[in-house]
Amino acid sequence: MRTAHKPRSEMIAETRAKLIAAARRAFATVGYANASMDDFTAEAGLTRGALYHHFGDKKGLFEAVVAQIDTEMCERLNKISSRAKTRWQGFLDENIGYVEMALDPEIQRIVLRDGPAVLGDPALWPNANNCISSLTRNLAALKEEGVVRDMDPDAMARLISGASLYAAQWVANSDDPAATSIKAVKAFRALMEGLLVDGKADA
Amino acid sequence: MRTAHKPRSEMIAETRAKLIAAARRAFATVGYANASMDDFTAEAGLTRGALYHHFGDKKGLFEAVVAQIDTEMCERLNKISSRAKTRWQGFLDENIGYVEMALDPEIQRIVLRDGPAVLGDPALWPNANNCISSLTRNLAALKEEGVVRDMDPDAMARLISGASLYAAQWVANSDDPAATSIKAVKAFRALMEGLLVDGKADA
DNA sequence: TTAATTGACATACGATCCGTATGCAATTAT
DNA sequence: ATAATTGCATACGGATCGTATGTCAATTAA
Repeated sequence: MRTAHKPRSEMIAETRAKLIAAARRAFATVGYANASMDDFTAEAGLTRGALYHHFGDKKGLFEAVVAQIDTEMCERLNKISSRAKTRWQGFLDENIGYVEMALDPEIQRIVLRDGPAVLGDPALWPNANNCISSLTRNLAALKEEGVVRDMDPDAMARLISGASLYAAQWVANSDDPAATSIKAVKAFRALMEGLLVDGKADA
Repeated sequence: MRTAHKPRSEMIAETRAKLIAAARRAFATVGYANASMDDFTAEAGLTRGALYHHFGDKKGLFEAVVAQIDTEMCERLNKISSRAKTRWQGFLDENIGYVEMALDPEIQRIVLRDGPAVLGDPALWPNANNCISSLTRNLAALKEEGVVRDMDPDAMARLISGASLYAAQWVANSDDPAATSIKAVKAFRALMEGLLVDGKADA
């Protein structure tokens, strides 16, 4: 009576969002294993009951958090690659953007560190598949256009995302992330230029 | 009285080995988080008391297990690269050997999946540093000899080990690991050949 | 040889934390 | 208005971890 009642579906979406937000904070700061469900649900003004009702278990909520972050990452990457003038440049920028995103401790901890351990191979996550398949399509197109050498685009996409992922971790864990990031990006660019047909960058 | 007494230091080494072996089996099969200390210490004919005495905590024992596996991996890799005729070939073989090792579920689960989540960035593990620095030295030498293009060997070593690590995970999680392994190795070889000065492999 | 001390390991205990089962209250349907 | 659904809280049992303490054998000292 005293509160202006919103529609029920909206209330539900709100509690889901509150749970995801609180869990996201907890996972990012103390890690998945050390995040107490009692603690961060209370922090959201709720209890574990709500969590189990909406997400099944702790892992289910973790999946939702990862999906949210992953979506944000994909959006940023799409923006980056769409700004590029050439496909090759977009391809480069997208991967470099990925490396630089790992400077975000939230991405570092949740997506890169705990994610694979809790959810398994990142390549099998729904959203990661989107990102990798985008990378694969770009590679295939670049091959068609004669920009890069002959290769299996799918396999190469895995290798490249592995290199950038690892570079990201290296950057994030280094003493001087900014400086290391520059070195990593330069080396990554060199590695990618080796894929060009004539060994000359067109940029 | 009834048992022939071995020297005490030997008994201690034995219990340590038994704990590591039992933990290694448990970590490999059910993963770090689901491995019950009560269970696998009992399986070794001991209790958690011995574990805490020797390794401090669960993570300490996990470190010992990882170190053991890591040492074995390094030995295998060194053998591989020492058999090669040229430095470049050894460099290739060593990395390809790394990819193929990931077919071992023990390595897959303990070193590649749970390891980074529990112990952090693999590049900071003592033994992994040995492996990476070996890779770095090889790259630096190859650059000196004019075999590969100009680059920062340290940064490039990270990227390459990332690519091979990720390829390894891809192989291990695929439906047909043997077939995927072939594709991964081929793509990896192509990626590496891009580093050569003239774009021609000398093998 | 015997007494003292160290140390390897077991046992006991308390504190979390998780998952399920149950309960309640508010909304929706009839 | 009554019944059914459902979002969420509460209550309970079980598993696991870390510490604190105990015990007994092996080494060392006297």
